Amino acid sequence: MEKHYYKQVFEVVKCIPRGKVTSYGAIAEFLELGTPRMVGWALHQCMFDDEVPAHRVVSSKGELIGRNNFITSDWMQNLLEKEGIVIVNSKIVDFHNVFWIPTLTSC
DNA sequence: TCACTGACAAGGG
DNA sequence: ACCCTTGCCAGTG
Repeated sequence: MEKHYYKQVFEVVKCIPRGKVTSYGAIAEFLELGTPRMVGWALHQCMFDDEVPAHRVVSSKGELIGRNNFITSDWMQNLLEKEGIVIVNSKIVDFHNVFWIPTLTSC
C-alpha cells in the first residue's frame, strides 16, 4: 500500500469478481481515503490500462456513468451484459443483487 | 506555492 | 420525481 491513491484504486477494481459491480463511493469508503470523486478521477487514468475492469464500476444508483461511457458508448454496457448483468437504458437491472462491496478477504 | 480540474454523492428546492 | 448546489481531495501546471 501507500502508493499513489489511484494505484490503490486500480488494485481494488482488479479484485471485482466477474459478473459483479461496485460503486465509486464503495471503493472510496473501503480505501478510507478521499471521496468518490477521487475514485472517478483515478479510474480516468486507468482508461489507458487494459488490466483494470473499469466497466464494473458504476455510480451509486447503478447507472453506467463515466463521461458517456468513456470511449465508445455501448462498449461498457456490452461487457457487463456479457458477464450476465442485465442493463436497460444504461442502468443496471437488479443492481442490489450484483452489487459487490470491496473487502480485505475478497482478493 | 496557488489554482484549477475531475468516471461522484448526498441534500435541498 | 427531477434539477441544481455543495462538499471533497489528490494531481498537474
